[in-house]
Amino acid sequence: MKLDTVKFKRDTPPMTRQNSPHHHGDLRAALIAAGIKILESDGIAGLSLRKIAARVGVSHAAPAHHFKGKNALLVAIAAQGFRTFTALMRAGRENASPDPHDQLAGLCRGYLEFAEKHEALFELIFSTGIKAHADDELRETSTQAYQLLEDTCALFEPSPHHEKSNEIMIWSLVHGYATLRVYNKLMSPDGETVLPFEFILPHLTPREPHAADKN
Amino acid sequence: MKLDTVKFKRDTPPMTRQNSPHHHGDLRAALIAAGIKILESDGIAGLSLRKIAARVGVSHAAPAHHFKGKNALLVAIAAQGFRTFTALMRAGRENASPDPHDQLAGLCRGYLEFAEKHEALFELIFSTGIKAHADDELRETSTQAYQLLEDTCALFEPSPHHEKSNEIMIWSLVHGYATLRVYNKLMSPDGETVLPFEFILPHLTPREPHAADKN
DNA sequence: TGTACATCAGTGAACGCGCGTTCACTGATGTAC
DNA sequence: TGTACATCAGTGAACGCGCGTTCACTGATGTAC
Repeated sequence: MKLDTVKFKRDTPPMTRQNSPHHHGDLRAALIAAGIKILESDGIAGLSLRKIAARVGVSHAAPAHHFKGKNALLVAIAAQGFRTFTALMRAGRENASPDPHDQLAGLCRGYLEFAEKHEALFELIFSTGIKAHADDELRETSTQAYQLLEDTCALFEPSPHHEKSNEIMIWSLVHGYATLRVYNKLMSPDGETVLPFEFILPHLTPREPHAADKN
Repeated sequence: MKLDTVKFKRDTPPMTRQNSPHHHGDLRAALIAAGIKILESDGIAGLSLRKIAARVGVSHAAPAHHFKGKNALLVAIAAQGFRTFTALMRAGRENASPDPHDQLAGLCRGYLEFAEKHEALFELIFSTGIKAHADDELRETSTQAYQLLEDTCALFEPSPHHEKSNEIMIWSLVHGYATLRVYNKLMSPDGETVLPFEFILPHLTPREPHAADKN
């Protein structure tokens, strides 16, 4: 019972922070969370290990006990970004009716919500600086995001030309649209309204319900 | 005649470089060109004023005579990037048949060629770090790129929902596809083949030839 | 339950580095006369 | 055509800054007995 109490305290780091200056509790997670906050206020270029450590209230040497280097922390932040990304897409789907088109529109709504709410994080996870294939966690989280998109596209008949045509087409469309929205905001800071995404989403032929089982 | 000779020599800086260590000829253009080269080998994060100056073979204080600061040089590089971008799209169109669909496909081919050949430059011109509205030259060059896309889309009937639906849809599609290609290359360095862009380009209704005159 | 001790997760000082920017300077250019 | 001079476009030294990383250290934690 005493052990349980201790373990519970260690899982709620902010409360114990002031009591034990030498043990944060869950510094690793706190660093990732702080990194995301800084990313959102200062952008990718403004992100540094020292800033992150300062934000958590820890010496700038502390992160070295949890991450092999700056890039490792960046990768962990990107992995967390993919988790949020996937969660928003999933929520978008779950809030939609079972109709395939609504499911797809819901997924895309989640996609766009992520891009808009987490602009710099969105930029980071698709940036050249992050190589997804080099890290297990990042590869897994990014694969899950793609998997969800793939599953949703599987509600429709694929093109006769290419099995993956739906995924690629939808991904291109929604990703490009998200970038365009962010970029337009950069060009005209007054934030002019743009065409709602639904209007450019093409009509696809829903798959027969049992066709999915067959294959 | 003597004056003409002098002016001609000043337009060909590399030749005169070794002769006059105190006057480069066209350092401004040389810095932009060198910046693009470094961008392509070291990426955005690896771009610095000192590296650019070193590549041109000039002291690192020299750029200050031509650009107000690092950001001004970045903006000039981005503007040059947009010029190349527009040129490639235009070339894509010009190499295509007059058929509207071929024109559009040609434009997109140029778009994708730019993204692939100038990966970091492509990333730069659409990055958060560059604010297009803040600089005349950048605003103009980026507007020209968009204008060309708009003109090409004007070959087709707009959607009844929104006057700009074609532009936005095509831009989203080709931009997203370009990003996906670059990103896929990052994920699987073996460079797996992807679906050709033509297969996801939707069918649009060409405008009546004289309908454009009417409006 | 109490004590000795290994391990863990922090500290803070120090390191060298590359960066953008500033500055007094100087040599070449081009112009006025 | 020749000379005096202002302007232009470089140099190189110096500045301070923030960065990632390393290091010896220390206090707290948790375990063995």
